[in-house]
This record gives sequence, structure tokens and C-alpha cells, in this order.
Amino acid sequence: MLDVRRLHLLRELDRRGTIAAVAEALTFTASAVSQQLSVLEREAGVPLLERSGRRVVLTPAGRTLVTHADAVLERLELAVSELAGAREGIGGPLRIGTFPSGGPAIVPATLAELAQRHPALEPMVQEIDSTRVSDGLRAGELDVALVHDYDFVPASPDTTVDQVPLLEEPMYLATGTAIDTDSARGTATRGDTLAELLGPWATTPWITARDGTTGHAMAVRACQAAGFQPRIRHQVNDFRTVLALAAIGQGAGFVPEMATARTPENVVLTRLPLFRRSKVAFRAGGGTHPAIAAFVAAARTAVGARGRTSSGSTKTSASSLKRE
Amino acid sequence: MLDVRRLHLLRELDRRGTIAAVAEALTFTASAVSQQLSVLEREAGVPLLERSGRRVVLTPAGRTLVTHADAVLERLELAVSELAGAREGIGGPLRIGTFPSGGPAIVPATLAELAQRHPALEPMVQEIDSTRVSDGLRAGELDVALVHDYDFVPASPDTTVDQVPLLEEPMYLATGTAIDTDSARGTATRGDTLAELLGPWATTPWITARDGTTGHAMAVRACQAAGFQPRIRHQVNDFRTVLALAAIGQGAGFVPEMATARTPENVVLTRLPLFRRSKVAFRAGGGTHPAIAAFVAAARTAVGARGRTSSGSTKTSASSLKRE
DNA sequence: GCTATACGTAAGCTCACCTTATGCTTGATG
DNA sequence: CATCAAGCATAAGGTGAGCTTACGTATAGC
Repeated sequence: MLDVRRLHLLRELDRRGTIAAVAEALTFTASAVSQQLSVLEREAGVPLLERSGRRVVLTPAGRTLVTHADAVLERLELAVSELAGAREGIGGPLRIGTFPSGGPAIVPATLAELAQRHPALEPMVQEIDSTRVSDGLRAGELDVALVHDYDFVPASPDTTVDQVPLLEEPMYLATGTAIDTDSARGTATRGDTLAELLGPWATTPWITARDGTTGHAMAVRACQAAGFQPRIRHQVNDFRTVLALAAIGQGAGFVPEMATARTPENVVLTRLPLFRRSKVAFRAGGGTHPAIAAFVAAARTAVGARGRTSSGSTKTSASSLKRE
Repeated sequence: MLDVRRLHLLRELDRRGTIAAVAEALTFTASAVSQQLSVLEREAGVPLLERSGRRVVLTPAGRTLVTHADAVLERLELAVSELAGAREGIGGPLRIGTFPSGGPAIVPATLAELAQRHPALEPMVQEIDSTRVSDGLRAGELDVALVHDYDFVPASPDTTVDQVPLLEEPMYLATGTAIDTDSARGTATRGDTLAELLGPWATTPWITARDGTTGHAMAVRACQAAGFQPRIRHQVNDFRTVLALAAIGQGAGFVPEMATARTPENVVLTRLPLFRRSKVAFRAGGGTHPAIAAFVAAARTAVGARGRTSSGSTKTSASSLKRE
């Protein structure tokens, strides 16, 4: 019988690219990982890896084996979730990852709700880059994470992570001065397509999120969709800073509705046909875990006051799990 | 992460009933199994077993965990099957279980076909009681098995074993003397319901398969369905012996069509609306293994000459595997 | 060429897991 | 009721799987 621990190593190798990275993530030495993968390959009777330069890449057989590993590990995750459900009471540590802007906005309200409902739960919050959420979940550093994606920046489908939607909010264009009086009241009246709304600011300097983030990518692609290439002057993640820069005429930027609660004077907000979706992510199969279900419920309640727009649950992975 | 080896032990305990039986089947000591199950229980955080007299029984949580174990092990079996498919060539040992009457009838022709197509394959045939096939497959003592079931004796659904149909053949009533001249030619003309065909022999002594076999259960239930309780005089598994006893007036018996090729004088055969279905069974998820697929194909060819009646493939388990 | 990165192999150590030994409880038997 | 076997659990001890450390080799960047 194939050893699931070795399949887990193979899966991580597929995701992370090098044996050294796998070892680092799982707190082994590279040597140990290399040895275990050798054993797996011998048991399989088929080459699973081949050297490519100074790294290794998976063979086609290795990649199909990874899909089986995904399925097996998802089912094991489901099993532990059900076991946790069979234990009465919800308690113990819950490692929560959050995107930076979720820190002030969603997390405190969610934790307050959670603490009230399940006092025995010990939430541990950690800011984490959205690109590293999947790795963190799989490595067990995180149990659940707040993530988001934007239009124009589709989340890459990842069968190892399940997501439930939490909040869908429109994005606003924040500018210091209005192009004309019609749009000065923060409501677009000249037109409502992205091109019409963004077009007037084609030559303006832009304020976007830092390079490499999804917020940055969203800004660039939205401008491209509107027909121009944004001239980026400032790269700032904190939306309050974006608003402050816009207020002093340093350029135009995108902010989600949630960040518009305290908008400085001199900033004009224009609602865009462009949305940010916040979600709760967790390991595939983990949706039935009572602590995770409780977190999702608490987060929904927390953002409910701010008006959540979508309440159903979707699933990115291909399996047939259901959750309430 | 739950250890799959321990889940395997739990599954076997569910199937076999005692820790001692699990240990015996997997060639461990009972102590080792007991210790591993204790560890599993501790990891699960929920009671999985409880003593019941001098045995242990699974708790509800334990039983649901077994369903997860089934799913995981099936997926692992599918993985090894695909790996075997990735290896070129079909070879190595193939442990074949067969019901006793399959010995002379199906097995030799199948092995001949198999040897011709895949010379590197090393088939190892072993007669096995149909009630022990499932255990043998799961324990790895067998890779594939010929089994059959009868009307009135539905095979208990077993999610750990997949089956593909091989042959559906009518059963015949074998008697020494005809009740009347109409049925003396071996063809029923008085009626065609089971009650009409068997009714005249209600008071005759019967020859059935040995107690505890599916053949025996089929005989008893068929007679009950016809409205009487058979008076069983002889219990013999070998159909040639059944025919020989019927020939000398020792009673009536059931034989499948396959056994009627060499029918002695003085035996009257009456075709019954009652069927025996022969199947090939293997571990759930193993249907894509090239050696098993080759065995199925060879068996189909072997029985093809005898006129197989059903050619599709069905599946008893609930998963979504497909095979050609 | 020099250096850092990445992987593989050899050697040795440690702990998980198995066996043996033993005891307790249960159920069957006379 | 006494006896015995079946079944499970625990304690004690041995050993091999799997880890780390150490080192060698090949590649990519400077």
C-alpha cells in the first residue's frame, strides 16, 4: 500500500517546486525528503521525478499520482473534521490567516463574535500574503484564512483549498479633483461602463497596491480594460493611505467600499462596476470541521452588519463535498 | 494527519469483528493491533471502540470513520492501478480466487487465454469460499476472484469490492423421473412460473449444495418461493455428483447450465426462470489495474464461447469509478 | 573560475512499532 | 460453582524505518 505521508511529500513537491522548499515547509531536512521520495518512486515502480538542471520535476506519472494524493488527503481532512464534530464542544487553537486589509476591518468583529459563541476557542491571527495562503493551509500553519479576489484577477483553481464567499463589495475610484461637475458628487452620471468611468483619468498618475499583489494586478488590468496603461506613481497597500494621497492630488486609486467609511475631505469617490470578493478559505475537506464552520458563521455575522451581498456557498475544488 | 495504516486496522475490525481476527488476517499479534487502535483512538479524540463482553464493537464515530477509510483505501487502490498501467507490459504474480465449481469450467480456459496474451503474468489460482472472498481481497491474499450469486440470494453490498459481470446462465431442475410426459423432454410446457415448475417436486427429497453456501440458500429460498419447504437429503457441492444422484432417483436438484454439458442418461432437465450470475471481483478501485483488466478480458473471452448473456459492466460500490 | 543552490548518498542514531510475557474479564462447559 | 478458553489490554524489551549530519556532485549566476 502506498504510504500517504510520501504522497503528501510528492504533492508538496509538485506545488513548491524544489525538494528543499518542501523540506523547509514541513520542517525536515532536504535529505529526508529526498530519501522518502526515492522510496516512493521505488514502490511505484515508475519514474516519478526527473532532474531538470539542479531541480527535479514530476513526470506525467508523478503528476497523476499527485491528483490521487489530493483526493486521499482531502478525504482524510474530511474524516478529521467529522471526528472533531463528534467531540462535543468547540475549542482549542484555531490558526487564522488574514490579508492585511482584513486586519482592521473584518477580523476584530469576527473574533469578538467567535469569542462570544465559543469561549473555548483560541484564535491565533496571522497576516499572510494571499499568494502564500494555500501553502500555509496545506502545511498546517493555518487552519482557515480570509482571502479575496478581484474582477480581472481570477483566483487560480486549487483543488487543495475550498472557499466560501463572505462579502462582495464594489470598488470605488478615489480621485482628488473631479474632471467635471457631473461626477463631483461621487455618483457617475456620464456613463457607467468601466471605460467611460476610468477614461478621463488615463493620463493621471495612479496609486495602486504594491507590486506582486492581486490589488496591483487588478488596478493594471482594469485600466488596460478601459483602454490605457496606468502610469503608476505610488505603491501603497493601506487604503487609508491611498485615500490620503488622493486627497492631496497625488493621483487616482482604487478602494473597496469597506475602506470608504472614513473618507477624507477633497476625495471624490466614484462607484465602479468592479467588485472585490472576500472569502474564507480552508483545506479541502475541512468545511465540516466545527471550528471552521463556526469561524465562517461568525465572519458572516460580522460582515452582515456591513451588508453582505452574496450568501450562498460555492466550491472551487472538483469534489462533491457539501456544506451548509 | 490520520495514519492510513491504522484506519485500515479499524476497517478490518469492523469487518471481522475481533481484534484477534484482524491480527490473524494481517499477520500481526493481537497486541500490536490493540496498541495501534489505541493510538488511533487517542489521535481521533473520540471513543472509537467500546468493550462488549469480551469483544470490542465500533462506536458510531468509529463506523463513520470506517466509511472514510473505505474511501481513502479505494482511492489508493486506484492510484496503484494507474501506476501499474504506467509501467509498460503486464507481468508478475496475479492471485486468483475461484469458487470451487469455477475450477473445471471457467478457470482453465481463462488461464490459457491469459497465458497467450500476457506470458509474463504468473497466475496463482486458489479455491476459496465465496463468503471469504471479500476478506481475502482486502487482506491482499487475492487480487481478483471469480464469484457468483443467485436469484433469491442477493450479494450483500460491499463498498470495498467492485464486480464486473461475466456470465448469466439459467438454472435447471435435474430430476430422475418426469412427473408427466409433457415435461419429459426437458422443456416445460405446463407452465413457466417457478411455482408451477417446482410444485410437483414438493414432496421429493432434494439434493442441494452444502449448508452455509449460497447455492444451498438459493435452493431453499427458491423452494420456499414455490410454496414448500424442501426436504433436503443430500448436500453436495459438485454438480456432476448432483446429476449422478438425480440419475439414480435420489432426488431433485438445481444445476447451472454450464454443468449440463455432460448430463447422464435418465436425468430430466427443466429450465427454470432462475439465474446464476458469475462475476469477477476485485478490490474497489482496482478495476483499472492492467493485470485485472486483462483477467476480466480473458475471462470474458473464455466464457464467450459458452455464450455470455450480459456484457456491460456494473458496480456495486457507491463511488464514481468507471472502467471500460 | 568562483560561489551558492539543489539534489543525492553514506553513516549513524533514535524512536515508533512490533513481539513476548502477563494479567484481567467474559462466556462456555461440566 | 469451578474450570478453561477466548479476547483484550498493558508492561517490557528489541529492531528496523526514517531522521539528521556530513559530504560529494552538478548546475546556474557572477
